[in-house]
Amino acid sequence: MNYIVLDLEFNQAYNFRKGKRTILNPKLPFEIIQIGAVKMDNDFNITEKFNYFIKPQIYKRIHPIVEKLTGITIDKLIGSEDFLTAYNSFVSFIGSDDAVLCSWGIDDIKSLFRNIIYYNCDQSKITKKYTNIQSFATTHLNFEAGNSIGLKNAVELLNLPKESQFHDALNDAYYTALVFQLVKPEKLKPLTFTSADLEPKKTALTRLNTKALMGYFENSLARELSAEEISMIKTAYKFGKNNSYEIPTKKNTKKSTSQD
DNA sequence: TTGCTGCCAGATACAAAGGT
DNA sequence: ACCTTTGTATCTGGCAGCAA
Repeated sequence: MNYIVLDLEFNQAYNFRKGKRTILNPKLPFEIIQIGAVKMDNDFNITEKFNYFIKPQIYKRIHPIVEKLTGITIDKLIGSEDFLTAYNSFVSFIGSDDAVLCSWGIDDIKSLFRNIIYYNCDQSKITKKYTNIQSFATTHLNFEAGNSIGLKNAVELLNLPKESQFHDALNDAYYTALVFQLVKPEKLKPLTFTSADLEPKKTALTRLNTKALMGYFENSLARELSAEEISMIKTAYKFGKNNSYEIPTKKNTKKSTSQD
């Protein structure tokens, strides 16, 4: 079993001309411009590295925040290959042995597959097994509930040497691999990626706007409601919604004899 | 900048049991 | 049969933090 620790750099839409609406491509909000990866063997020894810059096809200017963060300029990418070529190269790097994709957070895995689907690449060539190293780091470092930990923070807390710049795909993949070596669980259970993982979360169900409902009564009574009143209104609303006290009219009483 | 996730407390939905 | 109560499960919006 090999572990492919990967990190991606993305580009995204930016409103370069103020006042004009940014055109977003909902199918691909983040376009990959760099793939960095480190291969580790079954004993977590680093055996190979991978680094590939990609020429963007959708967002052909680099978002200023992305440029500042990553140092990647369009000049650097203009001579690069497209995503499909990069993907095929990445697949060769992964090789034919059993492999798990490992990333910091889940975003990189999702974005990788979004790009694969968008560019009609052959999905069957790449492993669907993946794992999130950030969650192991959160557990290992006893991070407070509700706070997720950044890669740089994890590197610092684990006293790992900071030899190179962050926000470079290969460097970040390397750092992630080093963190992985320290925080790995005793038994790793990789998850399997499916296209359902790209679906937005369940559609919101309708729910009672209690504030608005109580606000109506408070408004009409010009005072605050007591706890008992609030409870009564809630119950009455529920009964009304469920037709709890409805009595069928003669016309609607099916069992009654027709008198027409 | 936009997009995503996880957490929390409180709200809501649901099911089962009890009451009339 | 239907309503009420109770307990539990699930969902929600707001927030913080991270990603590029």
